[in-house]
Amino acid sequence: MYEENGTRYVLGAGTVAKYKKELEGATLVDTVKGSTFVGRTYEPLFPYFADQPNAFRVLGADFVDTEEGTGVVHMAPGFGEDDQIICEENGIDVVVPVDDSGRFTEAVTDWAGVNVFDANKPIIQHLKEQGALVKHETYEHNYPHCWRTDEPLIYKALGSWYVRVTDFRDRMVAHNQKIRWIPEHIRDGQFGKWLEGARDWSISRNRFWGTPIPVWKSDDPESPTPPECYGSIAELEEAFGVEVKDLHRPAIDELTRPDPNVPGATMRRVPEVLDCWFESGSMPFAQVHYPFENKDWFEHHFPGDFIVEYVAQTRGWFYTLMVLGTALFDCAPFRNCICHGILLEPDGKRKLGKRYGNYSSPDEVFDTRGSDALRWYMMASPIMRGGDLRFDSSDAGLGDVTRLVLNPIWNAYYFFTLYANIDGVRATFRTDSDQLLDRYILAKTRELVENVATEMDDYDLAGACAEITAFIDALNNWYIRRSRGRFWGESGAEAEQSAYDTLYTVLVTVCQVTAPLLPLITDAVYMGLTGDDSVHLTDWPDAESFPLDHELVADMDRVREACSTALALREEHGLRTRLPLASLMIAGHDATRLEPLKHLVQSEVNVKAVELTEDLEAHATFVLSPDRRKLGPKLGAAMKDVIAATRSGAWTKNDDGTVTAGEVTLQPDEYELKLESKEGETSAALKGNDAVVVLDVDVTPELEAEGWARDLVRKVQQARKEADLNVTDRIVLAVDVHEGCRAAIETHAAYIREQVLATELVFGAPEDGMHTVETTLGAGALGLGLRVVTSS
RNA sequence: GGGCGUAUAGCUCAGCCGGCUAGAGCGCCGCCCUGAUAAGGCGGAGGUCCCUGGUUCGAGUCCAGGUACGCCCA
Repeated sequence: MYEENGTRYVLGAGTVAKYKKELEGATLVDTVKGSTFVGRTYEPLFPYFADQPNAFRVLGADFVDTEEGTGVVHMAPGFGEDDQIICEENGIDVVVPVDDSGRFTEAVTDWAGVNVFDANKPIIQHLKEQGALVKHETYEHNYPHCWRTDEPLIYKALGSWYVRVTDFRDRMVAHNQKIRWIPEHIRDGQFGKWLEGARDWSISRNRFWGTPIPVWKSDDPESPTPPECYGSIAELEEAFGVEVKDLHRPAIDELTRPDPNVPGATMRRVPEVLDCWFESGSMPFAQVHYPFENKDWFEHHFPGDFIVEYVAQTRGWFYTLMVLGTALFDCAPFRNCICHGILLEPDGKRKLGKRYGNYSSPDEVFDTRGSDALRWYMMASPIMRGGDLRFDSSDAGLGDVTRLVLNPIWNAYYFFTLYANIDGVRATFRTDSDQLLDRYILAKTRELVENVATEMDDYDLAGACAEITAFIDALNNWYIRRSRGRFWGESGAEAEQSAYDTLYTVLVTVCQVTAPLLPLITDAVYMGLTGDDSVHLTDWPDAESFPLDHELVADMDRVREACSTALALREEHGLRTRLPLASLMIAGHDATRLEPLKHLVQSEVNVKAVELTEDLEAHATFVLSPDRRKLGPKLGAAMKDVIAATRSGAWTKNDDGTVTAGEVTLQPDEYELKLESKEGETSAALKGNDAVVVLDVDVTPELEAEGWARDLVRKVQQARKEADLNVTDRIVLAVDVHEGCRAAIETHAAYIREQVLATELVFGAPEDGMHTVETTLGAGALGLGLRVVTSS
């Protein structure tokens, strides 16, 4: 408390420092607790409500910040929730001297009709003139603005209609526990917390557009007639005796009837309309006009299996569904709920939103990238698990989908149609081919159908996407690649037909499995393949109709990996794939099981022979891999020694199947022995460390010669393409090659002629008129010439 | 100010109940292959798992505190 020339200033102790200038001439006369003033009256700054009972007294409240302003704050019960509560507790009535357009009413005589924001300056001026203003400051704080027009809003007390949510809040909390949320934390986090703190829901809005609230009241406020709420058109027609065709304003407001209890008074509809969220929450039943119609349908479709929306709907749609579901049916209105996250600008600074206009039109993305690409991109992204995603429609992410997912599917389809049309083949859907590669891809298709179904049932869409991508890779880069010869009849007509049938069957099934994720491309492929109606009209494929053979799938995938490893070894040693090598050995547990698949490795890696052996010691060294989960709890601190021994190799295998690592003996089920390739050998371990691949890198003159022959074939094929030849054109081939390679070409002349469709292979410079190419072969120059043989 | 999330490679993200040398795709670089060809395959480099402390034989993972960002609320 300060005093200057007989005037006393009272302010919070924490705010004194801010009024240094104003208090310059004043002296501190006393320090008292704020509570000292509680209950004391004061003279209002403005006289308008001076007669209001109980008003203009000092009240205590814990939400006032004693560091802000003067530590004293003015209450306006009609314009703030805290204010209203405190005033109500102290018997002060709510007064609202502001009209619906934000202007002071007649009660505020000096500024009646003035917009409250426009009145700020003159009011400050007025206070100054009265000497009531000590200091004028501007505070910056969050202020509510209209979401649509961005105009500042004011809080103002209004009568409103409520749903008494607090009455059944506990039921909602209980029902929520039974809902499966994606991501899981929403249940007890954002949504659970929101439900626990649920307040009564104001469902009325003071505007023209909207669903009119179906309540009629007497226009005489003293009337004893209770408000009437109508539940159907039939009830309205019965009560008002007229046909009701339009439930909207203004027509509905013309429905009036005399107040039965007060002569001259009229029952009129209340002016409010419903909060539009009330309608969103009514979706489950309102969409089918239940209970007036479709009772049977509703009873079989409620609660819904799943809904999906933006994560912030925890206080919007998810919530209003929950309120009405609980209030009306006492159950959760949906069983599963996917909350997707939001898209952010590429720099992550702001969300993409209507307000900001900071995104390109989806139509534009559809036109440039395709809606399938966009859909897949979203489905495979963290946004489906409630996370945020930085999104740039122009960046590579969407293009990657086209390149890595859409193109491969289309390529497989294109490959099929290209050769099926050339050969005039019609394929049938069948899953019974006995060809090895067919059985592999059919068994893998079965796993695809099962796994995608499991992942989708689990709402793991990103997992389903990954499953499909991996399958397409195996289809294109293994099945088709390794089966190519069969498609042009290298293995006979029967094998050719089963290749077409199998690829057809697999593609049809892939389309069905992928249809929910890529609805357009799968439909195009499906209809192109089958000539049937849309893939979206078919049932989910029956996994059971495909062969079950996990072992074959596992073995084949192991072989694929062995090939990758072998190709890596080739690169490491600078041995191009066209150069045949004598042999490749796969040494590992159960390696001999791969016997039936050997020929595939042979052609993929271009080796003359593939050997399989379980003789591990000869080709690999063992690495001890203790089971840490098992041993950790058992050994405690001794675990460190075991790991050290594992690293240093200080362990021995005992005859009884145990292993001694450092001081510790490990039981057979407490460790695994993994393989590592021996140093100095041209070998490498597979990823699972259960086998090693050993490549014979000894290049004999014979192998080198064959490699040159294949190089030559490749170069001639390239030349054919450059010369725009048809794939079936026969040619005369001139080869002008240095001495180092000539013998090799002679040895393999027949092979070369066959491969490049040459009726004749002549050595020497190309003739005039030939298509010529200057290139190299082996260590020297190569000149090629080719001419189409006139078809006879 | 409160609640709920998120932070891992240049980028976008996986990484379960704590356990092996932290993974994928893209991008970059190199190599290869090609009867799907303005495709395709193989490899390499690239990491302070946001920071600090704690629990533990062992932490990207659990706990506490902090920082930054997002959503929701006030």
